[in-house]
Amino acid sequence: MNERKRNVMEAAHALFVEKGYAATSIQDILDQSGISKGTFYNYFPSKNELLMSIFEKINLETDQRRAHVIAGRPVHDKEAFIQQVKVKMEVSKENNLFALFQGVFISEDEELKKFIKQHHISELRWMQRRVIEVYGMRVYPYSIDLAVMMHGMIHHTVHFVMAIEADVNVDQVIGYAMRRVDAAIEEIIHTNDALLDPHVLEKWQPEEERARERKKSRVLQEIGAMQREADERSNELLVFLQDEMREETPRRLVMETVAGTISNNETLMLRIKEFFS
Amino acid sequence: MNERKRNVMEAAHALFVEKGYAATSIQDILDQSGISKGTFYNYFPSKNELLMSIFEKINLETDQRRAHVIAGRPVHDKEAFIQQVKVKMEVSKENNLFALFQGVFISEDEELKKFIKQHHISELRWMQRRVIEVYGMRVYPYSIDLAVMMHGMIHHTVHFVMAIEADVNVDQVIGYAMRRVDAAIEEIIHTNDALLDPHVLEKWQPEEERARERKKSRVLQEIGAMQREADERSNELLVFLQDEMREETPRRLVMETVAGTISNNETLMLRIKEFFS
DNA sequence: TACCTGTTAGAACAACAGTACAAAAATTGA
DNA sequence: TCAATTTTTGTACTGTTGTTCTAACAGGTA
Repeated sequence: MNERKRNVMEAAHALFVEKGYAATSIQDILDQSGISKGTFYNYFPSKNELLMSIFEKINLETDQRRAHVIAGRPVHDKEAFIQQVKVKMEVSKENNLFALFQGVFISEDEELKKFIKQHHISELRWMQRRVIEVYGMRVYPYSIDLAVMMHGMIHHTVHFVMAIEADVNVDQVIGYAMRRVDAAIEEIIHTNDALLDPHVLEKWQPEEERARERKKSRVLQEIGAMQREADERSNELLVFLQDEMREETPRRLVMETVAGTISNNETLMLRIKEFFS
Repeated sequence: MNERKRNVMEAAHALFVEKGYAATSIQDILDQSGISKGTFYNYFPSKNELLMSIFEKINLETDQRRAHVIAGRPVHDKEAFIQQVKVKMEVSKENNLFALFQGVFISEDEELKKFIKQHHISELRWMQRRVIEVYGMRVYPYSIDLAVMMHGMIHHTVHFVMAIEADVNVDQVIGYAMRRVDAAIEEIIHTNDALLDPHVLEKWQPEEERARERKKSRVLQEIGAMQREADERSNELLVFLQDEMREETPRRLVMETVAGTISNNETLMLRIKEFFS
């Protein structure tokens, strides 16, 4: 991306955080970043599109920070999960997202609304996946309920705490919510109390992303199957492949090279190639 | 209120529900209600003030419907509580408040923001009070946590269910949340796990309202004390006074007359007079 | 009728997002 | 180096918005 364009985005971002979206006029952004109107509309089709670009940048940063947190730790590490949730709240706070996200809804811009909705859904999807990873497959039938419940509790409480300026920090809120979920899980499983179908989010995901996740899960499944009958050396390599697979952008060459040295690797190689195709 | 003015409010309300706040221009409202701009600004100082008037009307209706639900039932009646919560969600749905409330935040209008915040706080205050009434004083130290948790869970889930168009109704969501709260209460009390100070909301309430609630609670306390040593006739009258006290606008004359016929009524009469003073 | 008062209609205004376009500047490529 | 191309700029313009201004109007009173 253009240096100049990034500059405009940063200036706009700062203004949005400081004054809010609606209160920031395009002229403000022009003054702040020292470009002309023509250039602005050369970079961004509209003010809304600019906002979306900023959101995307923030979301990317969130994903990276989350990936960094989990790196080298097992997926069921609860502490890692807590820290990942915290990342989201920190980013939201830093960027004044509570106000910004809200702000979008009035705009009545269909594109923007859809964008936010999609983001919300993918966040819940993430949480659902992580809940299953942390608590195991036995929570699967209740995973979307737990994800929505947790997301609702944390966001709502943090929002509330900020509004009334209570002397409580994000860690405490997340800790509280985690303890509630921990206890609720036993009770929910015991009474088999499910509200929503855990597949309900799938049809709201973009087809492309779904396909990618399907392929990814096939690779991981194959790795899991191989681990059961692998010697020590192969196992270490398989664990590496597993970790690499969970990175933001798994490196194709590295994976194929490593996979190539494992015996009986035909299916695995096929799955990897499928994934990168 | 002026017939014509009510008409304008209704037209605007319908348009806001249908198209959203921002997407409804004042011109739309003028066309719909057949008045001129001058008249509009004679009735309402601004578009925001009009929105606030509509909110106020909706909130009043909510309060009334809630009062109607509880009428003649004991405060600890859990089913009544559930129905009252449902009232709120129904009203929100009917009036598209999820979108409308969101819409307010971008407006960057300080007055409007404060108004919504105040409403949110008073809703939580209501929920806190009701939680204590339903579950008893033993949940008092955790009452604001429970209120925020419940509010967050229900609103978030309903919002989510609507967004993804899941086949789940409000009753199911509220039922689910209630079961979670029921179980959480035992666990929270057992582990003495509190997050927020139950007094935290008080300083955000308008002083006037706080005083009124204090006085009201004194009357109800006195009624409760008297009930313990009352004969059957007095008890029936006390129950009536209790119900009347919980109405939107308790009738002074009726209450004083009834209270006057109960023996040892000096303190009660004093509290009633204080309340109406 | 003449006067006053509050209501009404609609033109006028200012701020805004976005468009159009010609001139100037910067970049590219031979 | 220099011409071709792309990017940037400045400015004027459009159309819409919420809000204000002002003059006409209606209805009651002296």
